[in-house]
Amino acid sequence: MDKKIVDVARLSGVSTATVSRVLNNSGLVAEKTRTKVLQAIEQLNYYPNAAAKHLRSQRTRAIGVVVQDINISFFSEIIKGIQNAAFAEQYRVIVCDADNSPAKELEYLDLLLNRTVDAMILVSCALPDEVLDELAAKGHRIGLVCRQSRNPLIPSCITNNVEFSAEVVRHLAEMGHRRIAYISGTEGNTDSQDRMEGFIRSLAERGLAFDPLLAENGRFNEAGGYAAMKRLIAKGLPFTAVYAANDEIGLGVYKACREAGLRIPEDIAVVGVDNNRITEYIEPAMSTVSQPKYRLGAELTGLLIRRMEHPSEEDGVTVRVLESELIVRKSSNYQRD
Amino acid sequence: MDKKIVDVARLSGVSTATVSRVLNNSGLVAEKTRTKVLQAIEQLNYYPNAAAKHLRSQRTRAIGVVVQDINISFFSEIIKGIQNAAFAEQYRVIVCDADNSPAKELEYLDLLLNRTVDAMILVSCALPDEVLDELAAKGHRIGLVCRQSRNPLIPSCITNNVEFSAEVVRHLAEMGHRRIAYISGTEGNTDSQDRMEGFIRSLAERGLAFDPLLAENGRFNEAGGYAAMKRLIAKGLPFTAVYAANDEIGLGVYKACREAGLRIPEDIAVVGVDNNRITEYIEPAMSTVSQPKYRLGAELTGLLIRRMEHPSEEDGVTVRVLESELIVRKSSNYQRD
DNA sequence: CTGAAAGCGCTAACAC
DNA sequence: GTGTTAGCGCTTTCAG
Repeated sequence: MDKKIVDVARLSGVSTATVSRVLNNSGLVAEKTRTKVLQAIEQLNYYPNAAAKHLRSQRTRAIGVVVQDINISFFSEIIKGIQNAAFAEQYRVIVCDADNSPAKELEYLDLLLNRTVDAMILVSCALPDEVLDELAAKGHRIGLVCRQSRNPLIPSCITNNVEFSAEVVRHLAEMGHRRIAYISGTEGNTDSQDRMEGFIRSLAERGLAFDPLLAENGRFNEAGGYAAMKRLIAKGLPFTAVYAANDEIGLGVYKACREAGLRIPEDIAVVGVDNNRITEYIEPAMSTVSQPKYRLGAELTGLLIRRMEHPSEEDGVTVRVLESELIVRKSSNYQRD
Repeated sequence: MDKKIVDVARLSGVSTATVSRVLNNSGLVAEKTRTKVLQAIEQLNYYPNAAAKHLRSQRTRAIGVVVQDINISFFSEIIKGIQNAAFAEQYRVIVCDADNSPAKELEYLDLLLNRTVDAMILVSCALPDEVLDELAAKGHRIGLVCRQSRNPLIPSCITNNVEFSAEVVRHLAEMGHRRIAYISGTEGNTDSQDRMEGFIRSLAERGLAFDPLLAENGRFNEAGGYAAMKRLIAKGLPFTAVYAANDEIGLGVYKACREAGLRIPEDIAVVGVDNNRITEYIEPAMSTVSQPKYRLGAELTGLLIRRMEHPSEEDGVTVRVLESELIVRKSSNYQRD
């Protein structure tokens, strides 16, 4: 059987309260007593029981992170940011891989409801606003990465989607492109929507009309990008560049181009988003937008923890927007006439 | 304040014991009573408090997984296997990313000691056997993936490293290679050692001498592989193929070859291990060994849970070895004279 | 089939 | 500085 706090108390000849004080550095304890207790703890190889602690203190110092797919490097980098920021504040992180199942995503919220975690961070979450608002209203702590909430109870951290999309358009326009297709991500994803918005607005600013026929849905994955690009090609409309809502879609575009005998970048320029490692290794290297993934997670976590520890200052910033950087590589680095 | 079990009991006019029985489907409860209780639960929006449950029942139905780096797809696939197998048995998985720090890896064992989890799965763990044996002796449940333990208390699941390495040698020999270099992984890693053993033994069986000068350490990452390949080239010894202990090392070899003006596969053949997605996308596509990552995690988890639930049958298999498959791609698909 | 009550291991008043 | 003690919310004998 495991040792308990009374065992330590008995061995060191003090009360359980004193042992608890030593354990948590709370209250005053004479140096001599502290030493005695520490020795007993060592000698008995005592470990505090987490469940009892949690039950008594009504907090766990654990933060849950729900992620669509742990195997996508974009997400795992964000997790690292969350994790390190949390550790710095003595919080533990519980990573929950929803394995691309929205149902599982919901299931994990249970951890919040049953108090296994003190707060939950949802990365690129697709749940309707109402669900999140209701949770927040009930006093549950939620934070959002890659999705914005105008609910002041829900801090969020996103990237400057609109701005960097304008940057992409600027770049492509400079390379001589006039008709640019957009392949979007998952239906309803705010990142994808913002990118599209930035794209369209920026086209307009340059007097380039946005042709709705040149927009397709690519579901944020390679297969979706492939199918979308095939549909675009099939339409027979002229276009010379593709802005893909993420790199996976871009990879699908590569595949479709290869099959259709279209050369990148000579016939079609491609720009993705995320700076997935593959974009550097593939031939031709893919232009992309590098988002501060790690910081996305770290900053949100800082915000969230601050709010948990100082509920008084519930005002202040709730949405943090981080800058991203366009990386031009071979796939779009070709000047047209 | 959250609702508690007494609130449900009061509202439904029964005792807390009965509510508990309904909640856990334990003991007999009249259908009518059950309905009443369920209604009350619904009405109050009651959620059982996990900490109280854990404290009382002395188990958490949670399994921890410690992984060097969550951002390495080889590991995240294993996690998925673990996760799904665990879910099927109503266990929850807590993913712990050690972020490449051995210290953090150790730190996470705390979750086991303080009973936050019922068991811990260590993926490709580098801790000394003594540490693991001691934990197991104290009654803690541990499982190993990608590392073997001869301790019957510690189930483990590995791949057939020796055998598939022989397969790699066979393939390279058939393509006409006589002098093959080996670049190993992290010092002390059993996977890497087994691969080297299979490599050497297989060379011997074919009457090909193993030249110790053609072995270098590549630390399982691209930078390590790059440096190792540079050292190999610098030696000026003849060799026509490289067997890299994993794909990352292989990528480093690619880079070194590019710089040295060596063509793959004409001058140097390369074979990696892991079937990292990049190997398919890089030019030339890299030959590699596909390991059953998902199953590696899933099978071990099954073993582990079975032992937790039926401690009586502590005998039976403790080590499971899974088959892998050599995938020949362009990087080694070139017949030499 | 249901209820009463003990207690899981810990912390935090409160008293001294 | 230190000890006593009342719970945190739940499950589980043991009675009935």
